[in-house]
Amino acid sequence: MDVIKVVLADDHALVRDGIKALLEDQNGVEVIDEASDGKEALEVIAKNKPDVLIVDIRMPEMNGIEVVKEMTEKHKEVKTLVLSMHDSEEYVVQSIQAGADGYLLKGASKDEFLKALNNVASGGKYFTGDVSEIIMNNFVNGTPVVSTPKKQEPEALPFKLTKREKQILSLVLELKNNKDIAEELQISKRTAEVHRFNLMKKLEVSNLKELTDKAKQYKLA
Amino acid sequence: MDVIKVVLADDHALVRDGIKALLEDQNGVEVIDEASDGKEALEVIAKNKPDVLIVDIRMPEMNGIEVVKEMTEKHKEVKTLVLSMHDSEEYVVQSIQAGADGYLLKGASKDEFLKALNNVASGGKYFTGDVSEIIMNNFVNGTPVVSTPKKQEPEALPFKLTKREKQILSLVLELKNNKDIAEELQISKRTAEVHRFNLMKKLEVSNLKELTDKAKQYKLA
DNA sequence: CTATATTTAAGTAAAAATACTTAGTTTTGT
DNA sequence: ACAAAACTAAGTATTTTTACTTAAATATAG
Repeated sequence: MDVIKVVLADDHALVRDGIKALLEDQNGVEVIDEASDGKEALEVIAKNKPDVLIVDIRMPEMNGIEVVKEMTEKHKEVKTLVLSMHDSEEYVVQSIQAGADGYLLKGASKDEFLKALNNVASGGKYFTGDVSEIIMNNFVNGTPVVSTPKKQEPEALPFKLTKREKQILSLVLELKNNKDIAEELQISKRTAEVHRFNLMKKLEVSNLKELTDKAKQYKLA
Repeated sequence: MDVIKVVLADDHALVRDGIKALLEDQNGVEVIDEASDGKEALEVIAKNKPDVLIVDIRMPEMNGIEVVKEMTEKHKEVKTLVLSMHDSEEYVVQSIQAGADGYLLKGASKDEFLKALNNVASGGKYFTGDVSEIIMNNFVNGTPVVSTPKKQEPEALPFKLTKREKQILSLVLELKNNKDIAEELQISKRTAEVHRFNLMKKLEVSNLKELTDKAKQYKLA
């Protein structure tokens, strides 16, 4: 990796400035943008694709864990390093469940910080030793799992699709266009269009992005 | 806990002396005995019940992991802190499976060392951040990566995209339409169209599916 | 068996995307 | 500072898609 492009998300400007100063002191690291709340973080990331998102948990609008979840689900290429004031069990557990690539406490040393950043930037993981006990207690085999083992059932569908529609849906989700779908299913392109139209109407979406999001939400696909 | 009684097990006298010096500099810690191999460690512990056993993995007679296993099985009250030169995956995995309470690399700072020691002495766990990736990969739910996380370099690109084009590409890959892309980037929809058009031409694709396939192939996105 | 649901597909008007071209403005590299 | 590259965006003709509606030909379920 050439230079690690970082986005900082923390609601305290002072904290951001501190981290920024620390990072920009290094070569090989560039803070390309900042955000002071979760929503802003999402926007900033959409525009300016960073390699790593350094994110605080406690933030207005949308907390850091939700931002991490969003990254894991929709932008897996943006690595996430959670930087928290707190080593509370829920925060750590939730961060890991959300798919964070790293977790550091704000009391971390500069060295540890840079080690963690380099690790996650290159596709690795880094969870500070300070939270290792929580990880061991909650995730590691052999020790009683305390945390929410919630594997959720596919959410009940508020709509019903016909067999053909499900078939069309799966092809649509493969990003195939109506012409190709029609060919593949040996039907008229007009028919494919109709199925697609009915599908969109049933799912109450108006474009491909919403469609795929909804499909993901209800674990179709 | 009054004073932490420690036994050191390492086949290098120099290493033992160094750690001993470091520890005895602290109050609240006392090195009550030492051992230079695994068997000796077991004997020493039987006589002189310490609170914590600080143990190296590579030792003659009986390696550190076996000693840890023995402690876990027969002397659960003696906490074990593995101090290894190596962050090899097997060592870490085996130590955890053997029931170690902590794992540190010999490159650890004095602060981290003391933190780890206090943690395990008081019934906690401490695994250095340097081995957190191994823990995550091997034990934590959701990341069942077993081996070879060798990350290959993205295939050389037979085309060059401008910054803006890459930006557009990533939004296109999120399945956003030109209108939304234009809004997000604050440019005219016509401009977004142009970028998208140039993009498709450069990548030699003619629809969204081919585009995403190509992007995946070259690990863009 | 037959009422209901599904699949098929054409028709139509409006909206959007495609496939370019041209061209002014801004950025960048030397 | 100057040329090249990149970004911007309008113009235009052609295709496609969208958003429906209507309606025939199956399927299927009670």
